[in-house]
Amino acid sequence: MQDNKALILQKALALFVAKGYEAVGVQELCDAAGVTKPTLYYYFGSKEGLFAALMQTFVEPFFRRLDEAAVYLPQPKDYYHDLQPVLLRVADEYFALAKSSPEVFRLLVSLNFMPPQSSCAAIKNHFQNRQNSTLEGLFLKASEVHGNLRGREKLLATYFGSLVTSSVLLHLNQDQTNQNQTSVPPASDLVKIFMHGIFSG
Amino acid sequence: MQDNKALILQKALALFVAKGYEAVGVQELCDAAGVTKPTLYYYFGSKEGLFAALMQTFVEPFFRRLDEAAVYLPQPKDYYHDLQPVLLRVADEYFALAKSSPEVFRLLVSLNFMPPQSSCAAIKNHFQNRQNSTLEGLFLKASEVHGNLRGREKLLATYFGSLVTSSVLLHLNQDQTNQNQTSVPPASDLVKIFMHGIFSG
DNA sequence: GACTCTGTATACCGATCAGTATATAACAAA
DNA sequence: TTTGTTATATACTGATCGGTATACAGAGTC
Repeated sequence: MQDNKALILQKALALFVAKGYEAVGVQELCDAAGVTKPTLYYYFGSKEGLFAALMQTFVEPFFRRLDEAAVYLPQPKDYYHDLQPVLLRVADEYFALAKSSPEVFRLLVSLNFMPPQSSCAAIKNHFQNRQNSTLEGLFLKASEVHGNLRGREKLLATYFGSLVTSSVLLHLNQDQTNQNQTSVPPASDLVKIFMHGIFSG
Repeated sequence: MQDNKALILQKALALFVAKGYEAVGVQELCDAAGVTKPTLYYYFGSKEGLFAALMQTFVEPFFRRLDEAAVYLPQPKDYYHDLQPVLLRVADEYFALAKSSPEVFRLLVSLNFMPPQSSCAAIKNHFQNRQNSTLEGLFLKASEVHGNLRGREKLLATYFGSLVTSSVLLHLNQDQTNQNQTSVPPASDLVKIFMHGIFSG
């Protein structure tokens, strides 16, 4: 049965997100999936291998969608507003991920927390670089048109990324306690604030 | 000798920041400090107690400085610019912390990403609320003067906090590899971007 | 000197850690 | 039917986990 592989991945996602990689034992993962240890080690080789497979299975597909969304299409006639649509598309991808699979979003966010000497540091770095280069590439393209962004591409990529993350997390934690109202502004307000400041919302 | 207590705190700070709370064993902490386990348990009662003492010793004093810096002084004649000085003072406190004790700053940042069911969740929540209420209180005061901020106080507090954090982290990681140049803009540029958008840098 | 309090060490506890040696059941290919 | 592969379980490894029972050394007090 290949079902067990997917089952382990699914349970591992929930447990790692809830308690953190280091705090979850292999036995605990097996119990949650209803399998024994040799089964887990047969599919993933090690606890670290399981984490890598988790990232590859759930986060990598998101990054591919992000790459598609982060295509910059300059429209020279519309100086200020050609950046806005692509930032909106990118932000929307994060919001969509958080809505469709909040645990995967939290897994992605958890990379930022992972201590530098964690046993999964290599995996963490790989996926962090993946995300950073996508966002930085976007601002590099944009700065060819918007001259006053030049030299700050990496900075702005970081700012935008952390702004989107914190906004989605706020949204997520709020929906958790209060289902009926969505008082956190959607992606478009976020992009407006990022581009034109807090008085523009 | 009370020296041992301070020594344990110091070594625990370094280890927890480098490897994460869960990944560091009590024996490892004792070896680093050159003491035995009963000594550690005599002073802190438990591993969790040590973490709480760590936060109280190193992070709480920073929050007191932050409280002093976050006092909003409205100057009605100068509509837009009375918010800027206080945001700058707040941002400067974070930069100052990161410069004087980078490990403490990283400890503070690690709170943001601690898993919700971590064994230290209670401690984490306490200090997170402490920080959030300071920033939110600042924007609540500001929105009395700046009407178009009203209703977005919590949102803006979160945005500003995450923007400052990511900026300082970028600064920190950069200084780590490249000592002589400071290519990350200081706090004032950060505040400018936050208030007036990315084209204002 | 006896008595107490603070601080530290030896040696241990049961539980859990990540990982594995070995066996075997199911199934496909020969 | 034999052989090989895939997928699973029982039962185990040595190491480490957080935490503690006990003893005892030094200092101050009576």
